[in-house]
Amino acid sequence: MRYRSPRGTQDILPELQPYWHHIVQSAENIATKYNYKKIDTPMFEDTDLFLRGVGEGTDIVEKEMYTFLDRGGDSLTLRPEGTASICRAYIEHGMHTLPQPVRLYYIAPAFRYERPQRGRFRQHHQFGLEAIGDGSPIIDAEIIELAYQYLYSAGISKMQFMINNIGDKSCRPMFVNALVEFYKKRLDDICEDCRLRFSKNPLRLLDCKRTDYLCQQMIGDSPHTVDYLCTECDEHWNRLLSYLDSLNINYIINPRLVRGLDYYTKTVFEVHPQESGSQTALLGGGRYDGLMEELGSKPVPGIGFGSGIERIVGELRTNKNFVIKELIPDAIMIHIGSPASLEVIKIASSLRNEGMNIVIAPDGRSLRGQMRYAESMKASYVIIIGQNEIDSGLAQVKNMSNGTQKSCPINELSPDSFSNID
RNA sequence: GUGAGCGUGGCCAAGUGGUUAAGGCGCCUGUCUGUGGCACAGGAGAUCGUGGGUUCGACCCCCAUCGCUCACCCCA
Repeated sequence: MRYRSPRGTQDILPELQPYWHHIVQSAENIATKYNYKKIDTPMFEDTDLFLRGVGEGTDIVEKEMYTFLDRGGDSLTLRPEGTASICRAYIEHGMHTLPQPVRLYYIAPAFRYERPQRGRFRQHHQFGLEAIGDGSPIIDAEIIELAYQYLYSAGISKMQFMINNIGDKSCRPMFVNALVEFYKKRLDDICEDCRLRFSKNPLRLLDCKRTDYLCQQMIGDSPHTVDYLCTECDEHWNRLLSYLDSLNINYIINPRLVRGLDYYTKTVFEVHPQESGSQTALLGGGRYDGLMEELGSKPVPGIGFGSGIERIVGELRTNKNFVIKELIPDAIMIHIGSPASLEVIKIASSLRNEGMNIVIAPDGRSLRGQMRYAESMKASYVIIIGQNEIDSGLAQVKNMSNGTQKSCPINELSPDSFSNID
């Protein structure tokens, strides 16, 4: 085969469309209940937006961006995630003059240059949403509840909803300091990746999954972010937990959850299916109170999440608890001879105008061949018009499920013609 | 970027050195010259991922390359 879809991309074939439709409907339905409004932003942005927004030290920026120069020499990047673009739009369109917070959602493709594997693609699609302009933990609770409702209504009933608080710029340095102190004396016990993390990005020491060194034991004994929160972050954290408790949301406090993007502050969360291996996160997000300032605005707090639609489709398919209904024609038009074909395209057109799903059988096949076609399409009814029918003015209408057939005047064919053929 | 496994018609898949590369699904046709589902018969569709090498001879062995899949890193 000469051409294939580019590496890490995929065609969403008709048989998978019902899953997508269902998930997108759940997303829009839930978002609308919480009064989030839809926004679309360009598929690419100035590269600099992501360098600043996502953070220069992150894996996304260091090795995963789809960056290119356009004909004018400007550096552009296919968006690797949604939040930076939304914040740019908020600033660009002066949304700080709207009632705060501004609630927005999007359904859009995202791009990362990675080696594809299960649940990971170079182009994937995200449903995400952001609440910008309110730093209260009541918004955190709203977003988390919304995320839960969305996954639940999409068909994910069993999930691990993990949350943590990683502090802000005033208290996180103290935690990182404590973490570094804790690891400093035991560098020989941890894997080489962790030694790299130690010097580059200590927070991610907590992310290590290797079991061939003492990393796991170290993580278990290491300090917890929530023990080092400043007064403000601590109060935020406690209020959020009490909101979640009063909403009866099941969450797991995961002190190891630190997330890969630089912009997160305070609340972070991630959702995995009940049985999960690697890269199974269905949804992830958190608060980003410093991001707008980083992008050149006055300080404006924000929080949001992104969820991977492909991964949710994958979950629904493996659990097989989603019933797909096929698109089946109401009737197939069978025609023998060219006078009949002339008649049939007109009838098909008028029946469609009355709301029916009509397919004209392939031209040039025998009656038998066209009947076989109708059978394979699982059509409920068939309308047969040949020379006899043209001459008599009476079409044959056949009920495919029980085989009974009756004649009906060609110029009176309508949705009612199918109603009483038993 | 690192490591492993795998590449035979649209899909599944046999063949592992030797004349025309099984079979199944699907598609089309006929038996039934104007009536489907079943059955039977037939047809179309493959330069065996690509390039090189070994050999009298390669789908099969060797090398390279590309692609796919999975894992690591990290994430949706």
